Amino acid sequence: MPAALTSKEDVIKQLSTVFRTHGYEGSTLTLLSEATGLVKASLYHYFPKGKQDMALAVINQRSETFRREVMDPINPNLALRDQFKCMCDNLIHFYDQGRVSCSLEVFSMGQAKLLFRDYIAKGIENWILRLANMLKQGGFDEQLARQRAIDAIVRVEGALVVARAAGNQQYFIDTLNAIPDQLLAPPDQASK
Amino acid sequence: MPAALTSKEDVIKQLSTVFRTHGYEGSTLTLLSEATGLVKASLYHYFPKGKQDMALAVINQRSETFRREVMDPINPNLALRDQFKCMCDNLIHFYDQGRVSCSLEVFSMGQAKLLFRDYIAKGIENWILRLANMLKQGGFDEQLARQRAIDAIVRVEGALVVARAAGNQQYFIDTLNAIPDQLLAPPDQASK
DNA sequence: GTCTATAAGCAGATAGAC
DNA sequence: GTCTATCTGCTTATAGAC
Repeated sequence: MPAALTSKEDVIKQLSTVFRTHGYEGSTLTLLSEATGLVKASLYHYFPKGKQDMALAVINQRSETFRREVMDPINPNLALRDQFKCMCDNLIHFYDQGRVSCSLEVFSMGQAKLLFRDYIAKGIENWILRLANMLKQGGFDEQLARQRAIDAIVRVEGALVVARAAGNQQYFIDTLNAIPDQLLAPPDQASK
Repeated sequence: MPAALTSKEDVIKQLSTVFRTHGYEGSTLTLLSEATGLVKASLYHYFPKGKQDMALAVINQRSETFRREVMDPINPNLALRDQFKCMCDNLIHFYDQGRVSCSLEVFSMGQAKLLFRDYIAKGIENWILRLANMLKQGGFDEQLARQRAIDAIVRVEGALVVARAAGNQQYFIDTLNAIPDQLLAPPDQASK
């Protein structure tokens, strides 16, 4: 069959931008309709349960895109530092240079938290595990690997918030670029 | 005059929790009304412009509380590390152990961003400046002080998001407790 | 699969009694 | 200063034509 002018994937991508800009409750069907170019009734054709279905589709697509565009392209034969550099470059693109928020952030607030908390928690934990695994394979012990992984993800999420709040994407870019070195810093001998 | 049973400050404090839990658009007058025990019309007595006024009051109160309960109690005669330790302890309390989000985060999304962006941006920038100043007085050069200050604030905001998304406040506590050492780590000699 | 039209309910907001 | 009652418009959602 011929590809539709606008595939469902594209529709979800546009919904994603609205949700990540306005949050779950702030994303009215009117906004979602304008962004996709489909009237409300057409959205219900794709997403029978309405907003809830749209949000779930966004969560799944973001998770899939994260895997495909951020983590999977990392070449495990490169030096670990270059792998992290690759991940951070991919993340800068994944978050549009800090212009749009993270779905894990916006869907963990308010009503959305009740609806999607398991998906969101899994999204965060999987990311932690995957990053910690890279560090373990680079020779870090289990505990430190996990600590560093959490720290890096905390920075990514925090940088998105700070850049958005300050109205300055440079905070995001600079923070992301500093992550590879921080992940690989030698363990602190002095800390007891 | 005798103090009211519920002062306006207390009302704002309760509004604050609703806004920081549900976001600006997610905080309906019904929720705000239930949290304060005042019916909608009574809220309009305190806040003539409605939700917008309530949010602004929350922003101002949080900024004031931040100054009074987080930064001002820091004793400048202590060692810098102990000053930072004090700030982080205060922050853990300020954010209810990571249970409730930061007003700078929730009011920088969606419609609220348009309404309050200047207040929010100033809130972030002031925090950066104040923390950078502490570092400068501890002997760090201007550029590194600013870098470290941004990094610490990024961590605080990120830790709130990650803890909320993962449903685990420990991520917040652990991240905050690590901040004093990170702020004071010796400058990286190897970085060019 | 996309549309027009419309329903039902909730949102923010106000008038005015006490 | 707090309330009851009410209004207008927007929000989500559905029915049904093309």
